[in-house]
Amino acid sequence: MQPIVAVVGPTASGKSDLGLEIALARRGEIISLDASQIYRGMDIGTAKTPPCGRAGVTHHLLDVLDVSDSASVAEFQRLARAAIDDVRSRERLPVCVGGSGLYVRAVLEQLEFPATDPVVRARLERERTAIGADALHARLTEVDPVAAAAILPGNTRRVVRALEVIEITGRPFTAVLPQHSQPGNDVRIGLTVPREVLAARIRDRAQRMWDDGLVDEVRGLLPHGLREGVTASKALGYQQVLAFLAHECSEDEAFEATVSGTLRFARRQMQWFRRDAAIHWLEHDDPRLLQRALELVDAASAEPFARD
RNA sequence: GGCCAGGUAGCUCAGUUGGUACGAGCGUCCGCCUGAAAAGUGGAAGGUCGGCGGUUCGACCCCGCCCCUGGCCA
Repeated sequence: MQPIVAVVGPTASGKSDLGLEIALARRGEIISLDASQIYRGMDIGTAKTPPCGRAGVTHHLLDVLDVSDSASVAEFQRLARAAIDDVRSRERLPVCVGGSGLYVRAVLEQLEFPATDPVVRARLERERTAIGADALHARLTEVDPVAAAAILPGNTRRVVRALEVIEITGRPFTAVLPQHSQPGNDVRIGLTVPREVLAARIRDRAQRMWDDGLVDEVRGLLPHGLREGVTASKALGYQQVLAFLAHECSEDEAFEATVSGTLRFARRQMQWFRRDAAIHWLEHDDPRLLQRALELVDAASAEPFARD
């Protein structure tokens, strides 16, 4: 059985390129584990590999949602696993590429997400507005002290979600992620980039996005409901340009906010992935990057047979 | 050369009518995360308040001189 390859790392580290090269070298297809590239029409700001740059390699989970659709981990998990099965059924190597830590875990590991109920959630949201975040958190403390202890009162979204799950399932909310499960039949490759280098790359890339017409891209998505899209409107770059188009800040401020927001995001990504002991780290500018990556892939391909 | 504005955390700036700097945003560092994760969140480190003198019980805030920056006028 082919392993699943996953290329992870902070934004602007070169994941897409490495993933593509691995796919080319080992008859693979790309599965994008990316919360924003999944949106149709969000191309420039998400640094989506354009069709002409895909070298004939099939890419999954790009352009499957409209900007007015809300994304969610659970839904993403289903889509990604279906894509992996599909790739495998055709004897191809699934190469996941993504910087969204939770999405990566949801796809590769045994995470199960309790159902959601929009009605219940909407009611809880209203309640939060009415009685306030602290009061809502106090309620959580009554019904599920363990969850309440793990979720800070200011994190209203998670408080709402916890109450929602408890109400729907009648059981306590698991507020803590499980330990990383044993790395199964997958090989995780992480790219490292020195902080200063990453900062420069992020700024350069943001500048390129602006030069390539990010503002126009956002403007063009307004009729499709980007501003109303719960998740799409929060994507880095898009959120800031939307603020600019709403005259809430200058274009220059939107640009700077995009850069600093992306840097902060990169920091969070690194923190997240750092904790995953299964990741094999490679330096982004290693002259033998592809070769080393392929060694890891090939070793993983052989491993199951050696072990079983 | 003269006049004006300003020199406070790594950066941009608040602030104190003289009584141990409540600082803020950004940056840095360390965390958390189960249906919005490019989102949401907690914490920490960092300043002899341009320099030297003076007034004062006490000055970052008052006075003098000096240095630096920006602007205006010659």
